[in-house]
Amino acid sequence: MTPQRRLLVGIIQDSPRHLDAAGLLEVARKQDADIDRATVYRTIALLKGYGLIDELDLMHIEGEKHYYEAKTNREHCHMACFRCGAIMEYASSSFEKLKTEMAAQSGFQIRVVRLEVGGFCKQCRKAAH
Amino acid sequence: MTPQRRLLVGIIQDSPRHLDAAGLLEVARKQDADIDRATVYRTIALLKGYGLIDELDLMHIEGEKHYYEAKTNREHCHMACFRCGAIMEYASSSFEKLKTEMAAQSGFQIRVVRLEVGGFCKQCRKAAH
DNA sequence: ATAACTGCAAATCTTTTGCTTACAG
DNA sequence: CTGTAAGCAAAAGATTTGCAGTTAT
Repeated sequence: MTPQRRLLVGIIQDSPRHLDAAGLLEVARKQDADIDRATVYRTIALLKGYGLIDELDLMHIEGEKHYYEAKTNREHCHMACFRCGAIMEYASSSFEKLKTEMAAQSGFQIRVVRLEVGGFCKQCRKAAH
Repeated sequence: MTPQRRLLVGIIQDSPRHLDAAGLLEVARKQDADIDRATVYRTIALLKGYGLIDELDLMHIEGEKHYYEAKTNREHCHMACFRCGAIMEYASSSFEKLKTEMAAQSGFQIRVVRLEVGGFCKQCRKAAH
């Protein structure tokens, strides 16, 4: 593991918000001004391949970017508000159960699951006339 | 509704496989050789805005394209095999239930749901050493 | 008529690749 | 040493936009 990779992994793990490749590069450059875009993309591909990070679209609420987060033990999904852009996470045992059920019924060996929802959050729902 | 739009909508509804923008354009050109890429993208944006089609990534199994399908009454998700590229659909009442539960618990007004799974299908699971 | 839609070409944005040099094990 | 990773710059792929002409209502 090289210093750059360590840095990038650390940023993904610690970031309070979901970062896309450009955002990750921007944050990384505060520590290492010479780090290159290509290194960011190559590291993302590597981590994704190892199943260490998950890739999200967040319903493409702001463009066709991909966002990344460190894989956690707790399966969860993301809800994106079309009005205010807020991203909420949601976890429940029903989600885990569905996953198990899908695997059992289809014979599919599940490696990655991505559940994303778009709509209006509680506040925006009220605010929208 | 213009003729081009009618054509594009018809293709999305009838296509047995999921098409991306380029594939949709290709099929459309068999009927109307002059139809342009921009029209395809503009129509997709329109239909998506009206909630008439769903957008899929199919786990980016072949590049960063987006695929489209006409919205159906039956909620379902897609399972993509990393080995053979097969796409399977899966529908169950548990999925519907999860959706209802999410909305109830979070106060979120759900407009679009996207559940995608990546892994290995029954056959490839066996075939893999 | 008026507003919405089209094709065309160019621009934009994100991601990938070839190549040469530099670093890790 | 030997293979893997890095930076750089250029390419590729997907999607969007400005504009001038065309079509639908």
